[in-house]
Amino acid sequence: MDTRQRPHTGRQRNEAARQAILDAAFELLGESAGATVPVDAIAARAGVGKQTIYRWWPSKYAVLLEAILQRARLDVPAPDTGDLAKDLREFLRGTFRGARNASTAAFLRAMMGQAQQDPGTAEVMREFTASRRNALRELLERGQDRGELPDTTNVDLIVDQVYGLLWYRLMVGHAPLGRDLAKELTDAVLTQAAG
Amino acid sequence: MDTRQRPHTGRQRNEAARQAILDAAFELLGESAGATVPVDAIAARAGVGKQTIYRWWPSKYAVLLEAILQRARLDVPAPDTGDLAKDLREFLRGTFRGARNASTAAFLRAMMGQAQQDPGTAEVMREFTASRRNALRELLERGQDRGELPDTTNVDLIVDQVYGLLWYRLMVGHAPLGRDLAKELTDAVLTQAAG
DNA sequence: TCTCGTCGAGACTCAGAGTTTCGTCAAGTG
DNA sequence: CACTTGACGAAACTCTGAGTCTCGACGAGA
Repeated sequence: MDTRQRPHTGRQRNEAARQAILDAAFELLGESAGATVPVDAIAARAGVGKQTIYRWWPSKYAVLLEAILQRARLDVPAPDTGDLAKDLREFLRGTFRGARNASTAAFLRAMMGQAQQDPGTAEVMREFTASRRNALRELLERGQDRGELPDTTNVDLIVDQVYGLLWYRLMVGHAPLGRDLAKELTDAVLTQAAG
Repeated sequence: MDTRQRPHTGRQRNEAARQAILDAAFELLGESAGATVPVDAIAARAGVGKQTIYRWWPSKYAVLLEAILQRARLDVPAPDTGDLAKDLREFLRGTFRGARNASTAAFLRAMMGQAQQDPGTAEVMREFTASRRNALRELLERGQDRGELPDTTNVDLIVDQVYGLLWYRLMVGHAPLGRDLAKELTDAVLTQAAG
């Protein structure tokens, strides 16, 4: 018995509209200077009906998440050269460079801010930050497997210290995410981890 | 010539109402589990008209700030025993204990979230976090003066790593601020600083 | 007793998230 | 080509929450 769904008919999803929505969302959030970005504004900038957004994403923040993930994947590849110090420095350099971009920074701040009062966004941000933590954790664990770090090293603690520093400076804004920070933090973390 | 204002006449401010508003705000925020707390709910819980709130505070977040400051005054004194490791561990223990309190945590998260989209709240949070960073920095610098840490130690980096970890876990909620964390973090930080 | 500023209450405006409706357009099927 | 299906842009709509305005009542000082 054939239990498959009836095959798809009718007009198909407009890929250009999808990309236009993601681009508009990212741009507007970058320009927003911390203010709220209405969904109507995203739709207008993308030249799209609001319903086209809600047809494909469950909430505004799901759109924003996809927009940022699309870029984060390109910005910060996880290096694997076989040398922990080199991998770590390069990973942090890419991470901090991404966070120094004004649009990206404004976007991240808005998302994390919203996550503090909207459970849906909070879930989305847990996923996003988890994917970044995993990238860093795997990098460190590769070094651990090669014997560059003791097995006793608390990798999760280090990972949270690194991303904690990043997010803390991003959200409070008391100190910059300077160009030297990747190197300083790499040295600090390796010193700490070496025990 | 007497340029003084006309002396106050009419009914006077109800101190009981003021305290009831602050109490209600704090309680509801603690019970909110991250959801938004409507001003109407605060007014209702306090048995007060909403206008009575807006007569005395410029915004909802001004109320919340005053509510938490009133309580936070007792928390987390900075110890000074002459032993860096002991001082640091005790300071972090007190800090994390405060952040484990559900009401305090919910409040801090809501404030930091609001700071990402409201410049006034952002300024308030910069001051608040600066005062906490100063307390920790002075503690570390006392250790440095006693020769327990090298002069080359980047104290600001350590301070931001510590508060970064705290706020990151607070806001993302992926890992608890456990009771052992103060000790682990003390050891990690001192290892790193001894460099 | 009169005035003035507070009080609780509740109706109101405004903004933004998400829904519903409508007429139109395009891809697959016969 | 004719038909069906589902995506499309547009816009009206509901709902929620922040902050404002107005009201009659009350109380402290003159």
